[in-house]
Amino acid sequence: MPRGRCRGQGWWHGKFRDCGYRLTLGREAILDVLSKSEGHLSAEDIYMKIHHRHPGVGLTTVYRTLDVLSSLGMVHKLDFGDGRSRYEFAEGPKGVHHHHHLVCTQCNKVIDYTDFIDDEVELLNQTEKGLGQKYKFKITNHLIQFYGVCEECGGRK
Amino acid sequence: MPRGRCRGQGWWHGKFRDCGYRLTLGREAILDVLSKSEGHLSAEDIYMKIHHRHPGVGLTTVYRTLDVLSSLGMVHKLDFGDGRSRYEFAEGPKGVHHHHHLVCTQCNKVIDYTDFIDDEVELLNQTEKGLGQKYKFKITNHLIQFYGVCEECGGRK
DNA sequence: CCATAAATGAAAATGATTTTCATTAACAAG
DNA sequence: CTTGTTAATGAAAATCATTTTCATTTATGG
Repeated sequence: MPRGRCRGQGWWHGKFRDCGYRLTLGREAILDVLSKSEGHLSAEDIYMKIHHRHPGVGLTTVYRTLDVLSSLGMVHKLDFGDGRSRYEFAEGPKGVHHHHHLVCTQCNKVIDYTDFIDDEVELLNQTEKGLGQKYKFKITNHLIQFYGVCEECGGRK
Repeated sequence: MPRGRCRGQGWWHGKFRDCGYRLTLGREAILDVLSKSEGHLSAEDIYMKIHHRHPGVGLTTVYRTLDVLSSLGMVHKLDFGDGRSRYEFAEGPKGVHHHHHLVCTQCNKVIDYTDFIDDEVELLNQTEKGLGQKYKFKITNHLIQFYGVCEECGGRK
């Protein structure tokens, strides 16, 4: 099925080159892991997942690449309070798979939820527009997280 | 004007003792700075502000106290992406002064906004309730931030 | 005033992220 | 396909915010 406009060894190629970046093996591997993983990976998680196939790619490169991806808006950098940054692939253009996070403050478990997302996104868009105008910001992104205590952690009262 | 139910050297006393914590000079000083400051202070900011009057209070204590306050819900720990945590006094019970943040991803400037807050808070409350039930979370807090490029940073195109 | 456990400071440890710098590799041009 | 330019890289060292250790101090109940 060679259908679809983003096939082959990465539709990233274009995006990268347009911004003056080179597409290297390491970067491709990182992008690959990110796009296929569910979770919220730390730099080291990514490093480990890649290390099998690409022992040559170092942790430093992972960090550097995540920085680039982050600044390109292809990846979201998240903080769930466990002392390390987590990275998540920024999904397709139309908010496909758009979700937010529910974080347990005791065990740091994170649940991705999509419930009520439509209302949230609508409000967000409005707010975004309003804030953008009022404060002359070019808004590119938002973050919503809920914090609480999950069932297990709450159990042991 | 000795009016109001939270006067004197801190209505914190009660909250602390109820949880088995002792109210010390250092803690009081930290709470004092936090409750009077506008901004989003880092641990070191707080340490410096206190150091004038209380040279005895060390940075370690600041960190430890912020941890306690955070777990008591009296302070919110925030991450604006500049590599250090920021702390903000959690205002009164009824959402007084409730606000969210608009963060410039280039210069890390943070704007507190209260626009649209009512709608946001209402949606948030509903979502909170819904999520809490569905995922069996006891939700205690939420975080909303918008990211973008501020006027100055965007100016130099 | 005393006893006890919490709180503290100073210094050392930790650990994620960044920087340095010499080397390698991507890619445009010929 | 070869080559030159310059971005990208790895390894090791450096940073730097935060945490831990441990001996000492202090708040608070009795």
